[in-house]
Amino acid sequence: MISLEQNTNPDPSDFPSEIEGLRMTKQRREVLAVLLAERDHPTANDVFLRSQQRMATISLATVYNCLEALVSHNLVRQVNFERESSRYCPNLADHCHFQDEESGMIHDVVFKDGVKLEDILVLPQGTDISHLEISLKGHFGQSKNHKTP
Amino acid sequence: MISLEQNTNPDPSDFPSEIEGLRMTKQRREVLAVLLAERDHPTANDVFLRSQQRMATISLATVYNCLEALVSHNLVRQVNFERESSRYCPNLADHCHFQDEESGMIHDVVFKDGVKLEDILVLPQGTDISHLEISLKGHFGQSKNHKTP
DNA sequence: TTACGAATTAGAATAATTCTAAATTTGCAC
DNA sequence: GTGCAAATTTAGAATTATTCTAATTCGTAA
Repeated sequence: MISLEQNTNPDPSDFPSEIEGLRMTKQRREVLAVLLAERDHPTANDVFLRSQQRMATISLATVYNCLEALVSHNLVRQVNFERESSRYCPNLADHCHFQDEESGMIHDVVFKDGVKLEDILVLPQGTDISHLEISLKGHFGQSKNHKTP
Repeated sequence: MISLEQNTNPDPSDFPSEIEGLRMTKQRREVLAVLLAERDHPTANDVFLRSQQRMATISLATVYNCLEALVSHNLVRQVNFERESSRYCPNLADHCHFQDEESGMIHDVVFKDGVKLEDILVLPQGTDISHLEISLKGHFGQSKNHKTP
């Protein structure tokens, strides 16, 4: 199985023909490759523009279709900030997102050691979280060691 | 100063003429009263429909204007779930939102005792959070004592 | 090779929200 | 109270991200 966590420029043709039960078509490979190549949380339109470089005939509708297929098969995460257009993130590790208000850049942020959000919330018995999203905004301090994984 | 935390049906005319530096016009009072009356996280359109009951001439554009004025003056919070239409919440206490997938209902969820989200995240020095939103989905267990404040 | 279901495509449609410009209301100086 | 400027409201048009539609193309398996 390929690692989807690498940050190197992936060749879409290296992907197997099926991942997580999702048939990897030419377009889906391309969209996934775009997301893995530059982990800057692009919008659907950004992905469309980048995909066009290598695949001139791809359509925006297809990019939306591919993104939705990848998201629903848990190969990619959809990231929302308020009502801005959705962004996409191939980092599957447990993390949340911080948008720096000066640069607009989005940073992945992880939880400390073994902390889970569920542990710090007051939830009634029998609650089952199927999906959660944490979006932060503000000034993101620059650090030598904090990097987008 | 009036308490915006009560759950009783408020009379808009009880609001002072200015709150947090925001001039309380007839329409803004009405919109705020609607939000305080039924704390079910209505959308802008829901608020519009309810406001119309008492103020037949109010327009949807005005409801959007009022909501945005109330939000930017921190009298009300805007709540987002993925790409659904925004909802509005007059609970100003530190809390996040849980949408029950069966009922569609949105519940306010608080943090345990003194826990703050910042404490459990790995953030570079100098980071300053100006805004944060936590949205959860799943099955919300029914409990006798958990109630929307 | 053919056939069939799935995927892609272009363009139209949708829906939430924002914008525009005109009308109304408000608060304030006189 | 009157008049005026600024703020607010309003109806409707415009915008924009996303989804839908229907036709075409593709991929695979017989």
